Amino acid sequence: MTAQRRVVAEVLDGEHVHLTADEVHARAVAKLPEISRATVYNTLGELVSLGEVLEVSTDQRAKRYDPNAHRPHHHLVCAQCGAIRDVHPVGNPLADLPDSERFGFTVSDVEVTYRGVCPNCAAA
Amino acid sequence: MTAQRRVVAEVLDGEHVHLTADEVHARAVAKLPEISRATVYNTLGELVSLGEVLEVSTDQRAKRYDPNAHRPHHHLVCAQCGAIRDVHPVGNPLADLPDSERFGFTVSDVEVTYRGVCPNCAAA
DNA sequence: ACTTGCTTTAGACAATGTCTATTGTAGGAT
DNA sequence: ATCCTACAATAGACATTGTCTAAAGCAAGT
Repeated sequence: MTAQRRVVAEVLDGEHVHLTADEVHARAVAKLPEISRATVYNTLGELVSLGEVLEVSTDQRAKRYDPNAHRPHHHLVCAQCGAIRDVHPVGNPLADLPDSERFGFTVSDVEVTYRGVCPNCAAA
Repeated sequence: MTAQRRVVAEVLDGEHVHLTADEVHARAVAKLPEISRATVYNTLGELVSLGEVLEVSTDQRAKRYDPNAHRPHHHLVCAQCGAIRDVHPVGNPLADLPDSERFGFTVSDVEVTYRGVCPNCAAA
């Protein structure tokens, strides 16, 4: 555990939002000016491997990092401003995929992304 | 309808797979050598706007283009080789998101991505 | 103090996508 | 038939995001 890794972990802990790698880097630099982009990427990759952080890609731009890795959840995204909320749908989508639709795959995971318009954007 | 647009449409029609923009470009160049990358991107963008083609991003690399836009479906992705199958789960995931989990959003769409290992990769 | 091995750094590189300025082209107006 | 206008296509620069590499730093054990 180096100073750099501690800073990256602090940034993710402190924010309850879904930051991109660059946003994590910007906030990390504010706390530790000499931290490099590569270190942020490396550390984020390690945190993902350790299962401490989830990688989500709700738009096709940058990956976002979700510190809420220990409670399974899905995402609700505003199509206009990109705001992201964690959501917990009822039911288990894995059970909704019949064997006949699995094509011999061993299905282990499912990712659900709801899209819509958030109250802010609807008001504007 | 120009020659370039016809070629892009033909490429998507002829292939039942999920091509990246670059793969579309490569196949288009084979049919019409002087077609440019920008034209392929523009045409794909137009087809998406027209609702003729769906944009899917199952990995965080390139977007893929799915000509099967008129039958709603979701995707099953091999975590190892990236193979993609269209699947049709039973039930409606939109109904699985209670009002209390919508945070005032107007939810209009849901995208479900199943992940697993395909038979080929499981055998290897 | 020296060695060994991991970490960090800076910057080059790669992949994907967008933008701009220029050129081409097609169809109507004269 | 020629010209004008508007849209389309092109080449290439540029932007963003991410990965890789070579060099330097640092820490722990000998």
